[in-house]
Amino acid sequence: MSVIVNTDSRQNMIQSTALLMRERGVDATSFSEVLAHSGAPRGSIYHHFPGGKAQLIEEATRFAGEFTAAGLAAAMRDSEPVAAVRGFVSLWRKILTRSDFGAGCPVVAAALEGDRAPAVRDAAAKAFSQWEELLADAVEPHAPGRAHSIATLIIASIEGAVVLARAQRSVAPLERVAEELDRVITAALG
Amino acid sequence: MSVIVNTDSRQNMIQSTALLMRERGVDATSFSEVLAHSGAPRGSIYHHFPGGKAQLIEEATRFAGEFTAAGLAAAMRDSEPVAAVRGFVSLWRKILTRSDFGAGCPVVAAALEGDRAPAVRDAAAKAFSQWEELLADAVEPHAPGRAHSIATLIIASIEGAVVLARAQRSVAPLERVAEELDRVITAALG
DNA sequence: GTCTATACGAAGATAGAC
DNA sequence: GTCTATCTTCGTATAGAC
Repeated sequence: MSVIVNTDSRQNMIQSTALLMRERGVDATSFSEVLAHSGAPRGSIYHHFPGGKAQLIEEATRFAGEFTAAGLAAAMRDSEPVAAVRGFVSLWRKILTRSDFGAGCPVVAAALEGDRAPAVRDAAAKAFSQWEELLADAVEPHAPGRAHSIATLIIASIEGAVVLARAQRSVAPLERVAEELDRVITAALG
Repeated sequence: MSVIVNTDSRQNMIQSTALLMRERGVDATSFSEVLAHSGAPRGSIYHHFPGGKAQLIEEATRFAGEFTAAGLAAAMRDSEPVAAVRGFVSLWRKILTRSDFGAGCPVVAAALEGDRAPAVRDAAAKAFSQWEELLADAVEPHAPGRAHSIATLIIASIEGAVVLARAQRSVAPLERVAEELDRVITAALG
């Protein structure tokens, strides 16, 4: 029986991959760049990821999904839905402006470019489901029956707004979406 | 003074490129595939597109943006906003199911992967702006002051829902977003 | 306007030494 | 567990004939 140990190298590679994915996309994230970014030694690629690039991308997608889910869960635990969503938007505003609109969502990148690798696509699908579920659970008590559709609207519109914002190099789309989401959530919970 | 003539070969290549982009993304759309799909002769690539792949992708993005804008304009001209958006959603439902969730939005692909080529990113940005403007103009008479943010919510949430739908291989996210958009638009115009 | 042939680079993957 | 070297494939791009 073997035990997988997350050495520093391995974990660093996964995190670097997630960071590169959100800037360049899946295809353009090469081993060379992952190694340069993570400082990992070349010989460790296929040692840690015998499944090659597909495995690395899959694990990075899962990591990004769970990282975001943890943040969302904390926000939903500490705040009312309206405030939590505002916080989520603020996080995206920071990511966009600090990267000069070079960084987006790694899970979206995985969903689009990982289309040919089922495991990657499924990891993206699971991440989206997790996020929706977290939001739906928080909304459910206030808007029974409509919680799921509101949660989906939140995730979809914010992810879409991030794409628009990157293309237009402006946070304006994100702000406008946030404004409308604020109305929707407030009205539904009122 | 030279005049650019859109020969069949050239236009076919542009349309094929847009179709391939929405399935594979920008990076994975190679000349070989564009040629195979369009039936264009190999020798015509750099004849028609001296700027190489960047130019081809840019023109395909512009084509896709204007094609969609024309459809949106017609819908907004013939129907009330609520019905027009429903029609837009139906179009996406068809694209997703007919392609077995293999096809998404080529403009989104351009926005994400064309990040390194400013001309491509700008073409995507312009497409999104066009669409928003068309929607905002139709909503403006009913909801002055809020038309732009509603228009952005519609575009962003539908584009986001298409990404979610592809990952999860289900139209459910699109349906849920459509349901909420219906409420938002009906309420705003009421 | 279209053809073939080819240059050139980068990518993922593998083998075998240390 | 990490290294170097190499294989193979595929991509864009170019040159020059027809």
